[in-house]
Amino acid sequence: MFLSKLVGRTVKETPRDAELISHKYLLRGGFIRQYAAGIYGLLPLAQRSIAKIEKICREEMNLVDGQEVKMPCLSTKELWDESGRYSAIGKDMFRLPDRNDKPMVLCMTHEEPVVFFARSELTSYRQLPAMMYQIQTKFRDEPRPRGGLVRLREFTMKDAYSFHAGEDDLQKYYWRVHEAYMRFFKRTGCKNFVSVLSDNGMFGGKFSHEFMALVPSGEDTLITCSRCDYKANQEIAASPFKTSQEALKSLETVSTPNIKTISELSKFLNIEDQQTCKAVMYQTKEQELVVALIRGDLDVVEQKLKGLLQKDILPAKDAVIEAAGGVAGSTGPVGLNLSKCWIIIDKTVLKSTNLATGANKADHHMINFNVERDFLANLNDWQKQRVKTGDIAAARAGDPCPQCSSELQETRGIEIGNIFHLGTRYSQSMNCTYLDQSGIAQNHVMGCYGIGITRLLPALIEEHHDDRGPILPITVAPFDVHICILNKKEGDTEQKALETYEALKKAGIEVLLDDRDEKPGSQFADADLAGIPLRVIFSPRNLKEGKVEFKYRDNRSPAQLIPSAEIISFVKNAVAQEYAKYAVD
RNA sequence: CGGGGAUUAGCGCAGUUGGUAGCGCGCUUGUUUCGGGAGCAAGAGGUCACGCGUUCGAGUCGCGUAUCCCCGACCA
Repeated sequence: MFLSKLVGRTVKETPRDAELISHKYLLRGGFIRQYAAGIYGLLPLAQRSIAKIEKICREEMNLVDGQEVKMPCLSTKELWDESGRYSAIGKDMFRLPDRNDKPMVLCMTHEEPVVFFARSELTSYRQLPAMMYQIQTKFRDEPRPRGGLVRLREFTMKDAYSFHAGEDDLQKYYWRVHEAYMRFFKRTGCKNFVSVLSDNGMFGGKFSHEFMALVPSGEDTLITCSRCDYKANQEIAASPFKTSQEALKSLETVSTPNIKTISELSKFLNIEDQQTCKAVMYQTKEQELVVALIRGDLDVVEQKLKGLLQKDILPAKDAVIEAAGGVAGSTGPVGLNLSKCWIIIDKTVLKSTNLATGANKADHHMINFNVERDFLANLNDWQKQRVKTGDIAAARAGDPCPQCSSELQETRGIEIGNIFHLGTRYSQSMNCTYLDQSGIAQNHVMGCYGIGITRLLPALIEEHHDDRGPILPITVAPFDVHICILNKKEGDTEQKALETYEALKKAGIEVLLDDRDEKPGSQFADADLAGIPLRVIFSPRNLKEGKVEFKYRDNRSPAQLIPSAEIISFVKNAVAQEYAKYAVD
């Protein structure tokens, strides 16, 4: 490819809207352009790079016996009604009427369409296990798209679905895909990534893993152990927390004028935040108050809370708080009207003694509150149904690990893939069965496996860049080699470069040739922005000595001068070595 | 959905007390340059986001709307 003809120009100035490094470089390097919030077009550089990611992905999916299919992006409402997700999903799903005003959706994931396939095609145990995958556009009306290609409303995803006769088979296969994912990410050059336990969210099923590229700009917070292999998304990360217990003192109500927050309360009472019990308030759509009781120094993880409650929650409105007997700034468990609220008690509150908490009376708090003695013991059977206990706290850096008690650490990550145990969540609701050996209809046991193809490119750039631009691994770079010609009009410089270009192309190497009559500085700056890993520079100065310059984009070693007669074989060899770096046995 | 910011040439920006719009980059042509975003000269390029209002006159003042970005909420 001649650079002079490549669509997509570089720009010197950082576009105003770009915050993330990957976003800046993708715009500056002429990889992508924005059409609207969360909607981008891929110019040739990005398209080529993404195509390589897709190719590697297909190879790895085929190795775990995946069969590529293509399902429609458009779907009828009826299909999604079968699983119940048409109403369960909410505004994230694009919905549109067709010409006859029939409700349609743009698929944000394809469990429903794949079950449609499975229930007509996978009807015998003899066909199982089976895995179908596709690489295809997904639509999600994200509340807040951001970060260039990181969070989009229209993006490409590899999604795979496996069908099994039985739980054991699914679990075996689940881990096989886990392995395939490890191989895939290594081959794309992603270095610093981990798989973590994660929340199942709207998928249903029993457990799941997220693959996270560990970069400081990541949206997700991960909790990892400094000693053992514990790794989890903060949404589900657990910790026993450090707790202290002392002899129970008697409950008192004290005046706390103008004290609203935990930090004001602990300061006023001259105690630590962890000697308090705060009431974090949410509500259900049915206007019932949800009071989450948690130790004052900890934060509530709403996913955990939703899981315990089995209901969707919103921030509580004042009227709902008051109706249940809560007093903003002084809400506590004692005295709330349980017919109008749910109480969720975090295990840290159960394990702590003599806490300070709200008294449900303006400007008053209770001290020496012990949840078992002062609250739980006084409930009747009906009231007990309105109270749930469990883990709703966010583990933090420094808290003990749930497996080995060492200190936990916090890291940031971008989710680049995930695998889900789905079980029979969809096969049951959508009546998808096969006949087992005894001729009895059974629901397929399912797993699903996603890779954010579009998102992997920015994740890789977040990981691999310098202050001049991206440094792409050769396996996903838009071209293998970038050739610059300095002073193309002088002598046979251009001729020599073209010969090399043709010879490398003939050898199956992808080359981008800067054939423009640009100053060296401009050529180098643009080459840096293209991120191509290997560079060859032809100049009259070096050709006079019979030499051609070769260098790596990542500057791992000083530029080398290669005899011009050897440059073709030298580059072929360097390309082969570079690819070998990313090979997985 | 809450909070903050923005919208003037392809990109980045300036535009004073209200008087009909400018700079840099990029683009076109010529010329001199040529190893880390060159110099000179000549050009092309604008519905100042949109609507309504105030005014003799609005990029500028008022009201409304839209779009984009950031933080939070949310996120198969």
